[in-house]
Amino acid sequence: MADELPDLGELERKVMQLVWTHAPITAELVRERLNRRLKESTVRTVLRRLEEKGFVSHSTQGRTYVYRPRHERRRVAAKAVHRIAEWFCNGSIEEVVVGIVDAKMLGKEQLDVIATKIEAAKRARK
Amino acid sequence: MADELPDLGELERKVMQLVWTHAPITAELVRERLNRRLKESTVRTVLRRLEEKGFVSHSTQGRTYVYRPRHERRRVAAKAVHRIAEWFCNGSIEEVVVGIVDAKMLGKEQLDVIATKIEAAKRARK
DNA sequence: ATATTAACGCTACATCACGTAGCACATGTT
DNA sequence: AACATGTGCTACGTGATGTAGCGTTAATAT
Repeated sequence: MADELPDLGELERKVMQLVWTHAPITAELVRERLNRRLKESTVRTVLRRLEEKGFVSHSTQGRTYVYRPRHERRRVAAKAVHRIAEWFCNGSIEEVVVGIVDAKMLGKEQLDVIATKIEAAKRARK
Repeated sequence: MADELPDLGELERKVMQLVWTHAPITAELVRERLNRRLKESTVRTVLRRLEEKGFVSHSTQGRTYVYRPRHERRRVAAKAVHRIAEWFCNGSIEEVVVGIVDAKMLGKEQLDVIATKIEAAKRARK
């Protein structure tokens, strides 16, 4: 995946949610799920932009476009955090994570899950 | 700190870097550090907007404004990650962190530091 | 006391991204 | 052939951001 993914607007993010949750999905389906009475062309424009930005790809089924995410949510989130690290912590992701722990944004169970994950990662990297 | 901090543009972020690194700092000083030949008024406008957005505050020294950050870099970064979690991981910060670990964005030493931090946090919360 | 300088905020403007949609074009169906 | 359906292209309004001109006020020098 490109090292730098562009930003997304609010509607673009909502559409991505749907793509992630319901892929493969068509523009029509997306439109129905977003019950915001948007025109078809609006949804299609958003989908097209998301494709240009590298967030989704499509295949053709008959004459209908079927969209899928190009990257997992977590990956996108991780990349976004990377950018945050560059912006606010001189690129140190470690510092960002430490900041999260310090800010007490995680409960005990969540800390456990992460701790376990980290142990596994350390072993895998040893 | 407000639960939701607004977004920052590129110049605004660069100015924040300087404020964080060199606070207390004046508009003039900021302008010199950004060697981007910007007019004084430009820098002052950015600083004023940063204050409106809650990122900095100022005190008066003679007739000169002296700026300081209102929140630590890490806090701001943590809040930003919180938003990312809401956008891409249903609000689960834990999932974001796990994504970072899975994406192998952290080296062994960094994992160690974080692991230690998490252990401490767990004890503090027990 | 007045002219000058220095620091400030207000206002403005260009640009760009995003939300939104109209419409013409192509293709499959009846 | 006529019609319906799915698509992309083009466009427009709005808000955020970068950028800066200018008038105002307060300290300083004459």
